[in-house]
Amino acid sequence: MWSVVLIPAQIPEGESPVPARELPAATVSRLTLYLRTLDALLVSGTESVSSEALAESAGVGSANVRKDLSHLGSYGTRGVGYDVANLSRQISQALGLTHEWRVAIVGAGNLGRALARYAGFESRGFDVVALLDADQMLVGIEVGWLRVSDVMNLESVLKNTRANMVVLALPATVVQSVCDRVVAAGVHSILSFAPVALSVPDYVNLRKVDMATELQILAYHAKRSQHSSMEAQRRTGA
Amino acid sequence: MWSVVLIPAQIPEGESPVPARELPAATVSRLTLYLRTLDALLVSGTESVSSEALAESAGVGSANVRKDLSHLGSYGTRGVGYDVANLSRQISQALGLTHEWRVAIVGAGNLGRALARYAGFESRGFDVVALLDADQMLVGIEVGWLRVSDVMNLESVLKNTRANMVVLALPATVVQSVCDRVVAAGVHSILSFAPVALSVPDYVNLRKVDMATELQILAYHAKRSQHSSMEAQRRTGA
DNA sequence: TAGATTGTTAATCGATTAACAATC
DNA sequence: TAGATTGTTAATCGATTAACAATC
Repeated sequence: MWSVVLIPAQIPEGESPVPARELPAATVSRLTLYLRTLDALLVSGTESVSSEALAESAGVGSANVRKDLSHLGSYGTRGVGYDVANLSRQISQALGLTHEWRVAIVGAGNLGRALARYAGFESRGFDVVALLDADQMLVGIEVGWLRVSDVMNLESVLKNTRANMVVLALPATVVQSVCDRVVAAGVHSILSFAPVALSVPDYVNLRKVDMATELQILAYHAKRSQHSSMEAQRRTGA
Repeated sequence: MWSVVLIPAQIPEGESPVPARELPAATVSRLTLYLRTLDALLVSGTESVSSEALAESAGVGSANVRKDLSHLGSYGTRGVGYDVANLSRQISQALGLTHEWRVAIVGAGNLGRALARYAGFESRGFDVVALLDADQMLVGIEVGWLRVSDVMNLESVLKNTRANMVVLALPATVVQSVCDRVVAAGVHSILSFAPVALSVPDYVNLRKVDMATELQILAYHAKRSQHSSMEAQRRTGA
């Protein structure tokens, strides 16, 4: 008896080969942490690093690190560790950081201006190419290297700057309508700081950072530890 | 044959009863989203809401919502839905938002100042009671209602303002040492915006918001969708 | 070779989801 | 009663972890 076995056609190796599989979400998130450590090690001239050391600096378990890295292929050496320069390159590759990312920030309020000047973006290959706002008091002012554009011209600004990512630093009330315009203008990677769920088509990559939520989660845990310490006091008869 | 069954002793009901169990981390995070919707409904005068409607506005499945809410007890009515006012109260209770949270922000750079003025904190019962920085150029200036204090006096400022939460909006290079001082000063709930893993004792509640990581995760997904659309184009022979 | 550390397996843990009986 | 929607079960899915053979 014969079985028909389908062997995947060999993909010609180009500059940036498509990874064979999707990386688990949790892995992607941790890879960015490893990358940060690796780049610091690169600067300090360290050549090799163990999963244990990477785990330490990312605050996770070493088995977790090895599992994560195994998704990229086998770039470690048993008994030795991982080559810092090579691993850094592999992770950057896998995360798509070799691509040129051009970020437009919509909203030039406190947060938008803070983001525009945030050094952490530039240093990771994210170019902030535009900053926009609807407030005529803000349009035209200089923030860092940029001049604030009128959000009325959103579409042309996105086109002219060839932005391929957008950060929304807007009030909850207006963010959905701006988001719709961004999507319609063809930018499909969006990071929102507005405290609302945005509705976007399936093909849009949307992420959300919610600072009030973070504080609330902290409050939940804080309350719990206060309760348990009070409980402990009570039990010890204090 | 007899089994010994241990029945938990009845806990006297006080103002804020300790929840019987720890809520799953994912549930805590979503509860904050439901709460936001509930409070909007409360303002609009809506009395009752279904799990389906809550799910819609939070961007999750309705089974997920019901499961989350079931951890708080049974506050819904079959065939009807959940009472908006009551559910809002129950969630606030469970999250510890009935407590008075006093937040000190360390770091009065762009981000720290943006956070100090962020309306989302105040509206959720988080009082920003102090803003500190090491830079003598910033010490003394006014930001919103606050005057920037010298981080040299961190301990006394935390004590005088009775802060019980700290937000760290500091450069990676100095954040660990400030964090150590905060912990030593007895504040054990910390939200960090610095792009490094902080090491803290077990009893400290630490959360991290990492904006550069968020953009990198977005880049990963963006790259993937670009690849797959290019792939689709190739296949259709374009 | 001996010591170190990877890569992988299998067990465990936790979260999501569909489905539906319970019940308003 | 009929229609609607909860609360819960059980199946599924995905992520973490310990352990260890492979191998530098």
